[in-house]
Amino acid sequence: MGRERIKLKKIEKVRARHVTSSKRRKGLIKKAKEVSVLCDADVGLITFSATGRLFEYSTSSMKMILKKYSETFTGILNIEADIEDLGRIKEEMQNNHRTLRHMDGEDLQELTMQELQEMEQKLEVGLHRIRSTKTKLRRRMLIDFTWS
Amino acid sequence: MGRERIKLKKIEKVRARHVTSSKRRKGLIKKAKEVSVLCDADVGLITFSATGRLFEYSTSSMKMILKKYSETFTGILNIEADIEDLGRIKEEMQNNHRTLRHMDGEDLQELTMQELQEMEQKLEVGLHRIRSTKTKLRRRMLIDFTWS
DNA sequence: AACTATTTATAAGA
DNA sequence: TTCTTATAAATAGTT
Repeated sequence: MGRERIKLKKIEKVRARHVTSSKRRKGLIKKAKEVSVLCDADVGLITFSATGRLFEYSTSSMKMILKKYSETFTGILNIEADIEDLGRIKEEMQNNHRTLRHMDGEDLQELTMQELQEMEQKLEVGLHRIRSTKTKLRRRMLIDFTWS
Repeated sequence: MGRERIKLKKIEKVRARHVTSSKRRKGLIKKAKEVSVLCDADVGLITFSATGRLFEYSTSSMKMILKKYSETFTGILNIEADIEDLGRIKEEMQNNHRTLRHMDGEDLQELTMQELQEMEQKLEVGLHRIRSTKTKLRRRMLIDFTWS
Protein backbone atom coordinates (compact mmCIF):
# COMPACT_ATOMS: atom_id res chain seq x y z
CA MET A 1 0.00 0.00 0.00
CA GLY A 2 2.14 2.71 -1.33
CA ARG A 3 3.26 4.05 -4.62
CA GLU A 4 4.26 0.56 -5.65
CA ARG A 5 3.65 -2.95 -4.61
CA ILE A 6 6.71 -4.49 -2.96
CA LYS A 7 7.80 -8.10 -2.67
CA LEU A 8 7.52 -9.79 0.68
CA LYS A 9 11.23 -10.23 1.27
CA LYS A 10 13.92 -8.48 3.24
CA ILE A 11 14.43 -4.97 1.92
CA GLU A 12 18.03 -4.90 0.79
CA LYS A 13 18.70 -1.17 0.76
CA VAL A 14 19.64 -0.43 4.33
CA ARG A 15 18.27 3.06 4.35
CA ALA A 16 14.91 2.06 2.91
CA ARG A 17 14.72 -0.83 5.31
CA HIS A 18 15.16 1.42 8.30
CA VAL A 19 12.53 3.83 7.05
CA THR A 20 10.07 1.04 6.44
CA SER A 21 10.92 -0.53 9.77
CA SER A 22 10.13 2.66 11.58
CA LYS A 23 6.89 3.27 9.71
CA ARG A 24 5.58 -0.25 9.89
CA ARG A 25 6.48 -0.74 13.51
CA LYS A 26 4.45 2.32 14.32
CA GLY A 27 1.60 0.97 12.22
CA LEU A 28 1.79 -2.44 13.82
CA ILE A 29 1.54 -1.00 17.30
CA LYS A 30 -1.39 1.15 16.23
CA LYS A 31 -3.18 -1.91 14.89
CA ALA A 32 -2.45 -3.83 18.06
CA LYS A 33 -3.95 -1.04 20.13
CA GLU A 34 -7.02 -0.94 17.92
CA VAL A 35 -7.62 -4.67 18.22
CA SER A 36 -7.27 -4.53 21.98
CA VAL A 37 -9.68 -1.62 22.36
CA LEU A 38 -12.27 -2.48 19.72
CA CYS A 39 -12.41 -6.17 20.54
CA ASP A 40 -11.64 -6.05 24.25
CA ALA A 41 -8.61 -8.31 23.77
CA ASP A 42 -5.38 -8.61 25.69
CA VAL A 43 -2.42 -8.02 23.43
CA GLY A 44 1.31 -8.26 23.89
CA LEU A 45 3.70 -7.30 21.13
CA ILE A 46 7.47 -7.61 21.30
CA THR A 47 9.65 -6.45 18.44
CA PHE A 48 13.39 -6.56 18.07
CA SER A 49 14.68 -4.51 15.18
CA ALA A 50 17.53 -5.93 13.10
CA THR A 51 19.86 -3.73 15.13
CA GLY A 52 18.60 -5.37 18.33
CA ARG A 53 16.53 -2.55 19.68
CA LEU A 54 13.43 -3.58 21.60
CA PHE A 55 10.02 -2.12 20.96
CA GLU A 56 7.02 -3.36 22.80
CA TYR A 57 3.36 -2.77 23.30
CA SER A 58 0.99 -4.43 25.68
CA THR A 59 -2.54 -3.86 26.86
CA SER A 60 -1.97 -4.65 30.51
CA SER A 61 1.60 -5.13 31.68
CA MET A 62 3.81 -7.33 29.55
CA LYS A 63 4.49 -9.31 32.69
CA MET A 64 0.79 -10.09 33.02
CA ILE A 65 0.55 -11.11 29.39
CA LEU A 66 3.54 -13.38 29.72
CA LYS A 67 2.11 -14.86 32.88
CA LYS A 68 -1.18 -15.54 31.15
CA TYR A 69 0.73 -16.92 28.19
CA SER A 70 2.85 -19.18 30.35
CA GLU A 71 -0.23 -20.49 32.10
CA THR A 72 -1.49 -21.90 28.82
CA PHE A 73 1.54 -24.17 28.77
CA THR A 74 1.52 -25.49 32.30
CA GLY A 75 4.63 -27.45 32.98
CA ILE A 76 6.56 -26.12 30.05
CA LEU A 77 7.12 -22.49 30.82
CA ASN A 78 5.26 -21.69 34.01
CA ILE A 79 7.44 -18.71 34.60
CA GLU A 80 5.81 -16.97 37.51
CA ALA A 81 5.13 -20.14 39.45
CA ASP A 82 8.63 -21.43 38.88
CA ILE A 83 10.17 -18.20 40.01
CA GLU A 84 8.08 -18.18 43.16
CA ASP A 85 9.01 -21.82 43.66
CA LEU A 86 12.62 -20.88 43.27
CA GLY A 87 12.47 -18.50 46.18
CA ARG A 88 10.78 -20.97 48.44
CA ILE A 89 13.07 -23.80 47.45
CA LYS A 90 16.21 -21.75 47.89
CA GLU A 91 15.10 -20.90 51.40
CA GLU A 92 14.20 -24.47 52.22
CA MET A 93 17.52 -25.64 50.89
CA GLN A 94 19.41 -23.16 53.04
CA ASN A 95 17.56 -24.39 56.10
CA ASN A 96 18.35 -27.97 55.24
CA HIS A 97 21.94 -27.07 54.64
CA ARG A 98 22.18 -25.30 57.98
CA THR A 99 20.67 -28.28 59.76
CA LEU A 100 23.08 -30.61 58.03
CA ARG A 101 26.04 -28.48 59.03
CA HIS A 102 24.84 -28.51 62.60
CA MET A 103 24.34 -32.26 62.54
CA ASP A 104 27.87 -32.59 61.32
CA GLY A 105 28.89 -30.67 64.42
CA GLU A 106 30.14 -27.66 62.53
CA ASP A 107 29.19 -24.16 63.44
CA LEU A 108 27.73 -25.30 66.69
CA GLN A 109 28.58 -21.91 68.11
CA GLU A 110 25.69 -20.57 66.09
CA LEU A 111 23.24 -22.63 68.10
CA THR A 112 21.66 -21.71 71.38
CA MET A 113 21.83 -24.02 74.36
CA GLN A 114 18.23 -24.98 73.82
CA GLU A 115 18.95 -25.93 70.23
CA LEU A 116 22.00 -27.86 71.29
CA GLN A 117 19.99 -29.97 73.67
CA GLU A 118 17.40 -30.69 71.02
CA MET A 119 20.15 -31.61 68.59
CA GLU A 120 21.81 -33.90 71.09
CA GLN A 121 18.56 -35.69 71.75
CA LYS A 122 17.88 -36.02 68.04
CA LEU A 123 21.32 -37.47 67.45
CA GLU A 124 20.97 -39.92 70.30
CA VAL A 125 17.64 -41.11 68.97
CA GLY A 126 19.18 -41.35 65.51
CA LEU A 127 22.15 -43.28 66.79
CA HIS A 128 19.87 -45.70 68.59
CA ARG A 129 17.78 -46.25 65.48
CA ILE A 130 20.83 -46.80 63.36
CA ARG A 131 22.24 -49.35 65.76
CA SER A 132 18.95 -51.18 65.94
CA THR A 133 18.62 -51.15 62.17
CA LYS A 134 22.15 -52.44 61.81
CA THR A 135 21.33 -55.34 64.09
CA LYS A 136 18.10 -56.19 62.34
CA LEU A 137 19.79 -55.96 58.98
CA ARG A 138 22.63 -58.16 60.07
CA ARG A 139 20.23 -60.77 61.32
CA ARG A 140 17.95 -60.61 58.29
CA MET A 141 20.73 -60.78 55.75
CA LEU A 142 22.97 -63.14 57.67
CA ILE A 143 25.89 -61.12 56.53
CA ASP A 144 28.97 -60.93 58.69
CA PHE A 145 30.39 -57.48 59.29
CA THR A 146 33.03 -56.31 61.64
CA TRP A 147 31.51 -53.99 64.17
CA SER A 148 33.46 -51.33 65.85
CA MET B 1 -11.09 1.64 6.41
CA GLY B 2 -14.46 0.35 5.66
CA ARG B 3 -17.83 1.66 4.69
CA GLU B 4 -17.75 3.93 7.68
CA ARG B 5 -15.30 5.30 10.12
CA ILE B 6 -15.73 3.76 13.57
CA LYS B 7 -14.88 5.13 16.99
CA LEU B 8 -11.92 3.69 18.83
CA LYS B 9 -13.87 2.05 21.63
CA LYS B 10 -15.09 -1.40 22.48
CA ILE B 11 -17.62 -2.55 19.90
CA GLU B 12 -20.79 -3.12 21.86
CA LYS B 13 -22.68 -5.42 19.51
CA VAL B 14 -21.34 -8.82 20.40
CA ARG B 15 -21.69 -10.29 16.95
CA ALA B 16 -20.00 -7.37 15.22
CA ARG B 17 -17.24 -7.44 17.80
CA HIS B 18 -16.50 -11.07 17.11
CA VAL B 19 -16.43 -10.53 13.37
CA THR B 20 -14.11 -7.55 13.72
CA SER B 21 -11.97 -9.45 16.18
CA SER B 22 -11.49 -12.26 13.73
CA LYS B 23 -10.75 -9.98 10.80
CA ARG B 24 -8.39 -7.66 12.62
CA ARG B 25 -6.52 -10.38 14.40
CA LYS B 26 -5.79 -11.93 11.03
CA GLY B 27 -4.69 -8.54 9.74
CA LEU B 28 -2.51 -7.91 12.75
CA ILE B 29 -0.68 -11.19 12.35
CA LYS B 30 -0.19 -10.50 8.66
CA LYS B 31 1.32 -7.11 9.48
CA ALA B 32 3.57 -8.66 12.09
CA LYS B 33 4.84 -11.18 9.54
CA GLU B 34 5.45 -8.44 7.00
CA VAL B 35 7.48 -6.36 9.44
CA SER B 36 9.57 -9.34 10.42
CA VAL B 37 10.31 -10.31 6.82
CA LEU B 38 10.71 -6.90 5.23
CA CYS B 39 12.74 -5.41 8.05
CA ASP B 40 14.52 -8.52 9.29
CA ALA B 41 13.06 -8.07 12.76
CA ASP B 42 12.20 -10.57 15.46
CA VAL B 43 8.57 -10.32 16.38
CA GLY B 44 6.45 -11.97 19.02
CA LEU B 45 2.73 -11.34 19.20
CA ILE B 46 0.41 -12.74 21.84
CA THR B 47 -3.32 -12.09 21.72
CA PHE B 48 -6.02 -13.19 24.09
CA SER B 49 -9.51 -12.68 22.74
CA ALA B 50 -12.20 -11.46 25.12
CA THR B 51 -13.32 -15.08 25.41
CA GLY B 52 -9.85 -16.07 26.57
CA ARG B 53 -8.64 -17.81 23.44
CA LEU B 54 -4.95 -17.48 22.69
CA PHE B 55 -3.61 -16.48 19.31
CA GLU B 56 0.04 -16.02 18.73
CA TYR B 57 2.60 -15.32 16.09
CA SER B 58 6.33 -15.27 16.39
CA THR B 59 9.24 -15.12 14.01
CA SER B 60 11.47 -17.61 15.76
CA SER B 61 9.98 -19.57 18.62
CA MET B 62 8.02 -17.62 21.17
CA LYS B 63 10.32 -19.12 23.76
CA MET B 64 13.31 -17.51 22.06
CA ILE B 65 11.56 -14.17 21.85
CA LEU B 66 10.65 -14.32 25.51
CA LYS B 67 14.19 -15.31 26.37
CA LYS B 68 15.52 -12.38 24.40
CA TYR B 69 12.93 -10.17 26.03
CA SER B 70 13.78 -11.36 29.50
CA GLU B 71 17.46 -10.78 28.88
CA THR B 72 16.76 -7.08 28.46
CA PHE B 73 15.61 -7.08 32.06
CA THR B 74 18.41 -9.02 33.71
CA GLY B 75 17.58 -9.75 37.28
CA ILE B 76 13.88 -9.17 36.90
CA LEU B 77 12.75 -11.96 34.66
CA ASN B 78 15.76 -14.04 33.72
CA ILE B 79 13.55 -16.94 32.84
CA GLU B 80 15.93 -19.42 31.28
CA ALA B 81 18.63 -19.04 33.89
CA ASP B 82 16.18 -19.28 36.74
CA ILE B 83 14.58 -22.38 35.31
CA GLU B 84 17.94 -24.08 34.93
CA ASP B 85 18.76 -23.01 38.47
CA LEU B 86 15.51 -24.46 39.59
CA GLY B 87 16.41 -27.89 38.28
CA ARG B 88 19.81 -27.88 39.94
CA ILE B 89 18.47 -26.59 43.22
CA LYS B 90 15.61 -29.05 43.31
CA GLU B 91 18.08 -31.88 42.86
CA GLU B 92 20.40 -30.55 45.51
CA MET B 93 17.49 -30.12 47.86
CA GLN B 94 16.36 -33.68 47.33
CA ASN B 95 19.83 -34.93 48.16
CA ASN B 96 19.90 -32.85 51.29
CA HIS B 97 16.46 -34.00 52.20
CA ARG B 98 17.44 -37.63 51.74
CA THR B 99 20.49 -37.18 53.92
CA LEU B 100 18.41 -35.49 56.60
CA ARG B 101 15.85 -38.30 56.58
CA HIS B 102 18.65 -40.75 57.00
CA MET B 103 20.14 -38.77 59.84
CA ASP B 104 16.76 -38.76 61.51
CA GLY B 105 16.88 -42.53 61.33
CA GLU B 106 13.99 -42.83 58.91
CA ASP B 107 14.16 -44.95 55.83
CA LEU B 108 17.31 -46.53 57.06
CA GLN B 109 16.36 -49.61 55.12
CA GLU B 110 17.31 -47.70 52.00
CA LEU B 111 20.88 -47.56 53.16
CA THR B 112 23.47 -50.22 52.69
CA MET B 113 25.39 -51.58 55.62
CA GLN B 114 28.42 -49.62 54.54
CA GLU B 115 26.40 -46.42 54.56
CA LEU B 116 24.94 -47.25 57.94
CA GLN B 117 28.37 -47.63 59.46
CA GLU B 118 29.48 -44.31 57.99
CA MET B 119 26.32 -42.70 59.31
CA GLU B 120 26.82 -44.15 62.76
CA GLN B 121 30.34 -42.87 62.90
CA LYS B 122 29.24 -39.46 61.73
CA LEU B 123 26.55 -39.29 64.38
CA GLU B 124 28.92 -40.38 67.09
CA VAL B 125 31.39 -37.72 66.11
CA GLY B 126 28.55 -35.23 65.97
CA LEU B 127 27.28 -36.22 69.37
CA HIS B 128 30.72 -35.90 70.82
CA ARG B 129 31.16 -32.45 69.35
CA ILE B 130 27.80 -31.33 70.58
CA ARG B 131 28.51 -32.50 74.10
CA SER B 132 31.87 -30.81 74.12
CA THR B 133 30.36 -27.62 72.76
CA LYS B 134 27.67 -27.74 75.41
CA THR B 135 30.29 -28.00 78.11
CA LYS B 136 32.38 -25.17 76.72
CA LEU B 137 29.32 -23.03 76.31
CA ARG B 138 28.18 -23.69 79.83
CA ARG B 139 31.56 -22.74 81.22
CA ARG B 140 31.89 -19.67 79.04
CA MET B 141 28.47 -18.33 79.77
CA LEU B 142 28.32 -19.38 83.38
CA ILE B 143 24.74 -20.28 82.89
CA ASP B 144 23.18 -23.04 84.90
CA PHE B 145 21.23 -25.61 82.95
CA THR B 146 19.83 -28.89 84.00
CA TRP B 147 21.49 -31.68 82.05
CA SER B 148 19.78 -34.92 81.41
C1' DA C 1 -17.99 -16.31 3.90
C1' DA C 2 -18.03 -12.80 -0.06
C1' DC C 3 -18.45 -8.33 -1.68
C1' DT C 4 -17.29 -3.48 -2.12
C1' DA C 5 -17.32 1.33 -0.82
C1' DT C 6 -14.33 3.61 2.04
C1' DT C 7 -10.87 4.41 5.14
C1' DT C 8 -6.19 3.63 6.34
C1' DA C 9 -1.40 2.43 5.72
C1' DT C 10 2.55 3.20 3.41
C1' DA C 11 6.36 3.36 -0.73
C1' DA C 12 8.63 6.54 -2.99
C1' DG C 13 10.01 11.10 -3.48
C1' DA C 14 11.47 15.49 -1.58
C1' DT D 1 13.24 11.84 10.42
C1' DT D 2 9.26 14.20 8.51
C1' DC D 3 5.86 15.62 5.00
C1' DT D 4 3.45 14.65 0.84
C1' DT D 5 0.79 11.95 -2.13
C1' DA D 6 -0.32 8.27 -5.26
C1' DT D 7 -1.50 3.84 -4.61
C1' DA D 8 -1.97 -0.62 -2.25
C1' DA D 9 -4.18 -2.86 1.46
C1' DA D 10 -7.43 -3.45 5.21
C1' DT D 11 -11.84 -3.58 6.68
C1' DA D 12 -17.12 -1.96 8.17
C1' DG D 13 -21.18 -2.74 6.78
C1' DT D 14 -23.88 -5.27 3.47
C1' DT D 15 -25.50 -9.39 1.06
